[in-house]
Amino acid sequence: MKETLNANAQAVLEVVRSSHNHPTALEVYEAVRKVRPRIGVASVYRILHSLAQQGLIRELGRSDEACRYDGHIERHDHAICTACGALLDLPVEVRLSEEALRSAAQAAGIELHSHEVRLYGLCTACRQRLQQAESAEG
Amino acid sequence: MKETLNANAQAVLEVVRSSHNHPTALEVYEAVRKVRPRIGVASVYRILHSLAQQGLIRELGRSDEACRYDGHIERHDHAICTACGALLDLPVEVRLSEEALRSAAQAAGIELHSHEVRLYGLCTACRQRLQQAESAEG
DNA sequence: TAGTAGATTGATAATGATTATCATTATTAG
DNA sequence: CTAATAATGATAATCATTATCAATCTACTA
Ligand SMILES: [Mn+2]
Ligand SMILES: [Mn+2]
Ligand SMILES: [Zn+2]
Ligand SMILES: [Zn+2]
Repeated sequence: MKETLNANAQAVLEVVRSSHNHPTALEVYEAVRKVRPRIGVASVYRILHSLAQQGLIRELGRSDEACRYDGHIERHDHAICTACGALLDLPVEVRLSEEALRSAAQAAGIELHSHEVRLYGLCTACRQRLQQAESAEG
Repeated sequence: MKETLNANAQAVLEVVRSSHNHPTALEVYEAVRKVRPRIGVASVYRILHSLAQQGLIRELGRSDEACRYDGHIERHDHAICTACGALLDLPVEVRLSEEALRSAAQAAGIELHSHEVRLYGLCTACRQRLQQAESAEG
């Protein structure tokens, strides 16, 4: 229910948009402090989540989850549920051309060692759960 | 310099290999406890890192890093330095067919909302740093 | 074989990011 | 203006991970 952005949220959004280096929440906090000195760290976290939920920014790397280990070391891809955080193996390879990979790596200036495709969406359980919640509201 | 795996490391490796759900370090710890009751959590973390370094298992999701925010919400891909953790935007799109995405999502049972390609390797700075360290050893 | 240097281990404390609490402050409705 | 409600931020709590360090194990030597 956050329709309009207040001054704090505006400042946070501006900081994230104007920084080209994927800042952490605490980096955002430090930058926002300069223009909104009274803001607290809790508000920055709250606002970041809210902005991400509204699709105005994007969050990379699951914070609420711990590091996970994979016994399958052959290259493969994953699907991640954006609702519950489930991390699933993709049973099929998502093919992409060797040439596209090479040129992308070169463009980023990275020496390519491996790659991964991540699909984001709703897992079966969450899909059902959300549909039920929806129909219950009516 | 860890050539052979001792009983603890064997047990950890066995747990990760035999679990098909990308366990966290603490989940591995709980499972390993059943066969090696005296093992401590510090050792599990140590062994997991060691196994990952040897390429025997793989770790997913940056633990040592905080969640990062991205002001660019248009779909795009990233390059991640495996040495320093730098997270870079790919300036070019890694094309992959809509059909491949759809079928992979269906195979995983996920309702696809978006996707991301991640390239892993060495960034320019780390490449140079490691090369220098190498030549210094000689 | 006993002794010892060095590596390994695990209990526990420390750290760092994120979240929960909650009293205070701002906003809105009447 | 007042009461109800929502937003805020200081601070405590939580949780995963890492650092410490004394105890234990493991070659290797005398
Ligand atoms: Mn996997
Ligand atoms: Mn980006
Ligand atoms: Zn889910
Ligand atoms: Zn690097």
